[in-house]
Amino acid sequence: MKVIRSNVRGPVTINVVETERDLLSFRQFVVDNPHMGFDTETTGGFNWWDAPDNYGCRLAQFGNHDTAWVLPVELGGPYVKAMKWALKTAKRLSAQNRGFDLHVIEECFGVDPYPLVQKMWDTKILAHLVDSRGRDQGGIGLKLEELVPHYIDADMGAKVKKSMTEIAQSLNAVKEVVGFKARNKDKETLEFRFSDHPGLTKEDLKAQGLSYIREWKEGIYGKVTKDTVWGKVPLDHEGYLLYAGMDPIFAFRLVNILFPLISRKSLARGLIGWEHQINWITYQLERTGYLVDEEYTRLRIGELKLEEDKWKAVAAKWGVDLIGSSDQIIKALEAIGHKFTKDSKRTKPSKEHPQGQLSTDDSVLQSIDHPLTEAIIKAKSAQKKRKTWFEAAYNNRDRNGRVHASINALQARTARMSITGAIAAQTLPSGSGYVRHCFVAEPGHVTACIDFANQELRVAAALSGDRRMLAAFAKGEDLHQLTADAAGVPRKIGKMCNFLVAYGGGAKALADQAGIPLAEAKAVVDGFNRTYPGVAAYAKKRAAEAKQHGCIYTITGRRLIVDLGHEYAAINFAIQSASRDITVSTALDLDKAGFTQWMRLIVHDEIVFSFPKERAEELTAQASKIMEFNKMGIFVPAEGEIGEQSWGSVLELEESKH
DNA sequence: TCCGTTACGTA
DNA sequence: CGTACGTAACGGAC
Repeated sequence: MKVIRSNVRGPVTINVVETERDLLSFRQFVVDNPHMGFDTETTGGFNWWDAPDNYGCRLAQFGNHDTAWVLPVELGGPYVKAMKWALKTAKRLSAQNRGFDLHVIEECFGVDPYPLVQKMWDTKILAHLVDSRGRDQGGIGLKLEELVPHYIDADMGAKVKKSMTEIAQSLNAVKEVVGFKARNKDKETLEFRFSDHPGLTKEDLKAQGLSYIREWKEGIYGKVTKDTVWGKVPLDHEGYLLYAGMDPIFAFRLVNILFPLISRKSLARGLIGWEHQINWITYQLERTGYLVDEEYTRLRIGELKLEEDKWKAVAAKWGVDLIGSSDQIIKALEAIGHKFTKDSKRTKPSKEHPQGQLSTDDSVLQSIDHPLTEAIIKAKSAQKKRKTWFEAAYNNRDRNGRVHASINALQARTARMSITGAIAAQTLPSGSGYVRHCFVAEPGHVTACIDFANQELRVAAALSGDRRMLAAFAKGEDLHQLTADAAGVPRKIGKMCNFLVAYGGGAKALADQAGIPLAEAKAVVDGFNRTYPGVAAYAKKRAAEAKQHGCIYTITGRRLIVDLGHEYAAINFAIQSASRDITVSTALDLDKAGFTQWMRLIVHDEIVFSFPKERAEELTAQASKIMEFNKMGIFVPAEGEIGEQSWGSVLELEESKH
C-alpha cells in the first residue's frame, strides 16, 4: 500500500490500494466511517455513455475529514467489488456533482444508482443554496476548484487545479527513441521507425547515402494534453493519486461547511431534499437520452454544408474569407463603399475597447443591401445550424443511436436549469421544426409537448397581486392587447412591453427592441404602469428589500443574492425563480405518477414526452392535469400538444401556437 | 492552449 | 439600468 501525506489545514493521508491485501484496511475504514466523501476518476470527458468501449472509470475514492482511500477500479475484480461494498455499506455519502459519478459507476460497473441517491449529498446543490451566483457574477462559483479555495484552503485550490496540467506536461517530457530521421540528396526528410525497420542502425542509413541522420524521439504517452491526460496518466503516478485522493476529502468537508450556511428559510421549506429529488429525475432523463433520426440529421448536414460553401465562395469574392471575422467584414464593407459613421451601431464597451467596436451583427448586415451582406448572412446561418445543432446530435450518438444531454437542474442564479452537450435544448430554433425533427420519440411512440401558458406573466400577476392583470387572466382577456391599447400601439409592442417590465427593463430597452422612438417607448411603459399599477409597486418593493438585505427570498424560500446597484433585477429574479420552481414542482408530481419513463426534456416552461401512440391522448391529458399548477395563490394552466414521431412535428401542427 | 469578445439561438 | 442561459468563431496572449 502506498501512503501519500499532504497538508490541508492539518495533516492529510491518502492511502492508495495496490494489492488485494490492502483492501482489508480499506474495509475497516469504511466500517469506521459511516459518512464518506466519494469521487471517481475516469478516462476523461463526459461521454460516460460510451463505456465500456470508449470510456472507462480508473479510480474510485472515498474519504473523511483527513483520510482518503484510492481504489484502482480500472483493474477490475476485487477492487470494483470493494467499491460496491463500500457504497452499499456507507450510511451517508457526499460528492461534488454526484450525477456524473453515478453515471460513471452505473455504466462502467452496473451499479444501481437508486439506493445511492437516497443517501448521497451533492455539494454542488448545497453550494448553490448558499450562493447561487457563478464566479463571473461576483459569487464564489459552483465548481470544486472554486469552492475549495473559498471554503477550505486558498493555496490548495490553486495547486489542485494546476496539478493535472503539470502532470500532462511531465508525461510529455518522457520520450523514447522511436527511429531515425535522415535527409536524402534532394534534401527531403525521411522518417524510419524501428517498428517498420527492426534492427536499423545509423550505419545502414549512411550506406544508403543519406545524411543528417538523427535519432527520432517521441513521447511514450503520445501527445498528452489537459484533456487526454486523464486516460494516459499511469495509475501509480503520485501527483495524480494526490489529486484524486483530495476530492473525496473536499466533498466530505464541504458538506459540513455548507450546511450551516444555508438560510433558515430554505431549510424550513425542505429545499435541500427537494433539489436532490429533482436531481434524481434529471439524472434519469440524462441516462434515457433522446433518440436521433439518423437519416434526417445526416441529410440536413450535407445540404447545409453545400449551402454554406456556396455562400462562403460569394463572400470570398469581396475578400471575406472568414465569415466570423468582424475585422474582415468591416474592411470589405468599406471597400464596397459603405460608410461607417459615429452613429453606426457599436458593440458593448469592454476593457480593450471602451467605446465599443463597430458591430457587424445581423441587424447591421440586414441594413446594407448588397450581395456580400446577403452571402455573409446566409453562410453564417447555415454554418450555425450545421455545427451547433445537427452535428452535435449526429456526432454524439451512442451505440443505440441516442444522445445524452447534460442537464444541470440547478444552474442559473435563479435556479433555472441548463441543458448542454448533444442537445442544446434551450437554443434550438422554435420557429419551425427544422432542427427539432432530429429528435424523435421511440418507435411506435409520438412526441407530446406540454407547456405552461404565459407562465412568467401569470407568476408576475400572482406575486404582485395586481388586480387588473389577475382579472385579465381570469377573464381570458388578451394581456398584450390591453397593454398595447393603453398607448395605442400594435399588439406586438404591447407584448414586448409586458415581458420587459416584468424583467426589470425600461423604455430604453423597449425602444431598442421594438425599433421605436424613445418617447413612444416611454408612453407604452407609462401605459403599462397605469394599467397594472400593482406590478410596478411590486418591483419597487422587491428592489427595496434587495437594497436593505442584499438578497431576496422567493416563494419557495430560496435566497437569491442581488448585486448592489442592480436591485432593479430583483423582480425578475423573483419571477424567474418562482417559475422554475413551479416547473420543477410539477416534474416531481409527474415522477410520482410514473411519467418519468416517458419524459425526455424539461425546457423552462415546457416538458417534452415520448408517449406510446395509442395512449398518447390519454397520457397527455393526464400529464396536463398533473402539471396544472394551482398552489401558493398562483394558477398556471398547462396545455398539451401531440405531434408525430419527431419533436419538430409538434411545432408544425396546424393549430399550434408556435 | 487558453481566454476574452462578439454574435446568435432560446425562455 | 431586461435577465437567464449555451455554443461557435476569431484573434491575441502565453
